[in-house]
Amino acid sequence: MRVSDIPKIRSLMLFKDMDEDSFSELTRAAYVQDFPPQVDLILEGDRCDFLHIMIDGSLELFAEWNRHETALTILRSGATFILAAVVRDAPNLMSARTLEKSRVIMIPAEDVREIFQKDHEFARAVVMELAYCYRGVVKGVKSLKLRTSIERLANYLLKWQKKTGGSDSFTLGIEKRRLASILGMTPENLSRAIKTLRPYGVEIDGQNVKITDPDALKGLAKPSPLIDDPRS
Amino acid sequence: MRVSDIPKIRSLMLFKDMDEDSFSELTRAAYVQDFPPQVDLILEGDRCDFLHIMIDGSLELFAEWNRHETALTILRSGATFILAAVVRDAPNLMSARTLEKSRVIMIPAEDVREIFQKDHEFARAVVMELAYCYRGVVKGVKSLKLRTSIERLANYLLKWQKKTGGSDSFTLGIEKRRLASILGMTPENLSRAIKTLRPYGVEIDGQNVKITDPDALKGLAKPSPLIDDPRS
DNA sequence: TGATGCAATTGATATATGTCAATTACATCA
DNA sequence: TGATGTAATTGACATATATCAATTGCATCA
Repeated sequence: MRVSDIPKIRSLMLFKDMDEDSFSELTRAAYVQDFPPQVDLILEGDRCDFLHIMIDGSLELFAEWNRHETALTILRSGATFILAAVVRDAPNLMSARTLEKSRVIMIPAEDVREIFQKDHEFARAVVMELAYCYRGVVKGVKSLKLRTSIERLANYLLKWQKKTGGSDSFTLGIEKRRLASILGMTPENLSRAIKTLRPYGVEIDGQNVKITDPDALKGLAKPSPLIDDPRS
Repeated sequence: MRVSDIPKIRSLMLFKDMDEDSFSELTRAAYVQDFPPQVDLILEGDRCDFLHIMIDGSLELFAEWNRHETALTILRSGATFILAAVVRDAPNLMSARTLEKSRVIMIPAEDVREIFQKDHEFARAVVMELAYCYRGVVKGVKSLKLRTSIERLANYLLKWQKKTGGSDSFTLGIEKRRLASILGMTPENLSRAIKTLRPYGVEIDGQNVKITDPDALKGLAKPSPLIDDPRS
């Protein structure tokens, strides 16, 4: 663990309110690892004895069934995984693979459980984090079951625009085939969905997105805070 | 709160390991309510100041968007809701409506939070419960994104067969249109999917299901513990 | 017991989405 | 800079799923 990583970790939701003693106990027990892109960090079905925290880079959580694979989400700096499996001492439901060069902190599950018992603020943060993740997945199910793929794409663009600062021009930040998988569609259909959004003021060229008529896009997307607002 | 309800509550996962004092403090603060069928208990978008616990009956959690509605899950005796919204003090992402005459316990959110601070075992149980719910939803997403509607139905039948005791004859226990909604399909398509399963030894007449060739059905369903086992 | 209302089914059709094959665009690297 | 490999796109087509309309089945109750 490098000293320079510590403030970054300390500022994360999961750790920022906890006791100083507990925090240093946790960080003493933690490992830091750097990974190149395209590395599988954890495997669906395996047990996982470490809570993982992304410090830098990005990765995808994905799952397989019957020779098909689907991406469930992209995690970036500051995200934790896989808390639920660690907490329940259960097999991972998802695999994780780095997309970029990534730095990850790994805290032994036992230490997490131990500090959980000692430090109320940490316990509270774990509960908040789990509830946050739960709500995120519920929003995903609502989007999948209630929207067409074009509507999901439209809402994804609006959400990502906001996340990247709100400018009308921004970058996708992810390969299109992964985006397609996250949105629950094929790459071919994503291409076609992007064309379909052109009359709604969406111009996508490679990684560059420009939204020229936000109102038209919102008219199609009908974003709802109960599906699309990550904070709600 | 009736005295006769107390042992039932005490035996639930969320409460069974907690301190006796904390438990009686929680139950003192709790309300019990009986509801007829088809009553909306909580509404998507509202705040919810109570943790709910099903004591008897059944209800569905559902959500709406753009004039469409989808059922997310059916809850039966022993289930809690909506813990994540209570914990985060956030608006409900789902509505809840009774399907049968139901008895529900309501514990004020403040009391839950207070006992959470005092009682380690309860805190641990809350975390376990949240992680359990999270994993349930993740399994649902995997099923939705990786399987066809026929495969989802086949796996539902196998899972429900196991849950009801494993006999080759059992009852569906839910209206077909609700089942269709949960599985992410229309009632019309559920009817057709049921027909499609006939060559795989599935006979459904009204509420009565008979599985005459479990191996054939499993061959189609390809059940996986990482999607279909509620305990995994 | 017949009338009523709603769930379930069925058939016809429309739409959404996936698959396959071919091509183009683009990045990487020798 | 050209060769190579992979992502992205496109078109043709297949399949899955939804929609609409009509009918049937079934439970309820006056």
